Amino acid sequence: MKNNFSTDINIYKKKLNIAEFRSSQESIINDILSGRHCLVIMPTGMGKSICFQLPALVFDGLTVVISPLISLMHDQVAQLKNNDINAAYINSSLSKEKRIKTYNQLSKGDFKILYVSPERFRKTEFIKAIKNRKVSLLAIDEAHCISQWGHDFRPDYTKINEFRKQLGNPATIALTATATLDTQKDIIKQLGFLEDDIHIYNEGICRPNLFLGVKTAVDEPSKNKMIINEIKNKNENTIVYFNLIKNIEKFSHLLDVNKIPHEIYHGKLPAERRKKVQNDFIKSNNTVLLATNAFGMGIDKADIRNIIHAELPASLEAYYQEIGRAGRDGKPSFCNVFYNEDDLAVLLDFIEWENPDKNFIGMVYQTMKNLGDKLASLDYEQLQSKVVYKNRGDQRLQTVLNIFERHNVTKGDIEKHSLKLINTLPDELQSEEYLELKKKKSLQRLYQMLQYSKTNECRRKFIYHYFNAKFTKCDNCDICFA
DNA sequence: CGTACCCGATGTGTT
Repeated sequence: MKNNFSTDINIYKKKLNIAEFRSSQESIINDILSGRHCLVIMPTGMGKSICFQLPALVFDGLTVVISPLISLMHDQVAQLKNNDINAAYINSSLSKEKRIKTYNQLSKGDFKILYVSPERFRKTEFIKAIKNRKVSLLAIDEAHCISQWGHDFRPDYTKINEFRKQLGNPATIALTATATLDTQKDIIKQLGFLEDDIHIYNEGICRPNLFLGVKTAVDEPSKNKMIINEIKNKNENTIVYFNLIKNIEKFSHLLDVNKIPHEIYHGKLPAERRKKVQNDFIKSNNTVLLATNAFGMGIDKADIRNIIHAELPASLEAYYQEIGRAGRDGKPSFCNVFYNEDDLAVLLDFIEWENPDKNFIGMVYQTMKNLGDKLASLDYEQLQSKVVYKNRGDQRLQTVLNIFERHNVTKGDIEKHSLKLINTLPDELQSEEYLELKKKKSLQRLYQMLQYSKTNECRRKFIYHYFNAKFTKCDNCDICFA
């Protein structure tokens, strides 16, 4: 179909090295160019980025891309610059001088595409600079982060509708590879839209070359033996996912004893080390990597053959994201969960700790308020002794302190004796309904993950049903192919 | 207890 944009589209197709459009790309691009907002759910490797990068070149104004990770911004900008496109990012990896220079360039009309994190909108220097620009398009990459991280881990993800207004309500596109109906609704709501305001393109989650399996173990030693056998048998690029860093360390020791070479990756490693492990893994062959969920987004390696979950993941969303990194080359790849019911306890603790109830939050707030200036003189243990009775293993105070900081209720750091109350409690932290619903949803997601591992029916059918995707056939899971 | 952004403050060592 021809329209006003077809000439432009053809010019920029060449510039971005696109031979032919795939699936709904062309339709999405035409929608965006006509000013319609879109939510795009598309499997990895199907060309999501094209959907906002091409319109960005056609529009005369600036395109702002909200991205969750510095490493993703870095990769995408490098790739655009390679194609001679005037793209840039602003984040904490820039030196102060470079940052000021980039703000100036932005302000003066430089750049076609700009990548930032949602936190960038806290900086008045950034707001000042971008107020001088006409923004034609706002793109939210990895939009599931809005729902996955938005509510307290990175609360700025719930303010994107405010940022949109500040940018002058530009055309908006949100993109992700995995979103349940619930997540889709949350994304739309957080962007400040009604369901009718936005066109949903659900391209499915089809990854037919991934074998899906679950192996049940009676206890930890037998589970470890099973996993070691699996690693030895396959001898291919493998990621083994764990829920706890200390479990990675234990298993790493076990692999050492068995003389199985491997690397480890998690968020507590120094940034330099993380970068090196990631680069080495992408370049290498037949490597085994033990990782937490810190390893994942932006990992673009074609031949990961084996994704092992040494512990039950917290949700099918997390699970499908993590196995999505396998078999990008389309060749057969294996995704097995090793299930031991003892692992459930940690997942339930996570949900307890990350969802303190209204009473606990209110009590911590009141305690801090009553302490007044004395608050800064306490250390963590002293404050904890004032709010919990049995404190062994109870992480709720830490969670509340994090939530307070992220919601601007407090400022400073308890360990540095600089903690201060600066604001009253926001509404959502006083709403029992909101807090209970959030916890209930986490429990339901875990329950579905558990159901998946215990189902007697096709695994793929279960996942497709969960994501509201159209199921056709499988023949590539441990139930269909026993 | 696992996910990340932010960057000024503080500390260490060199000319």
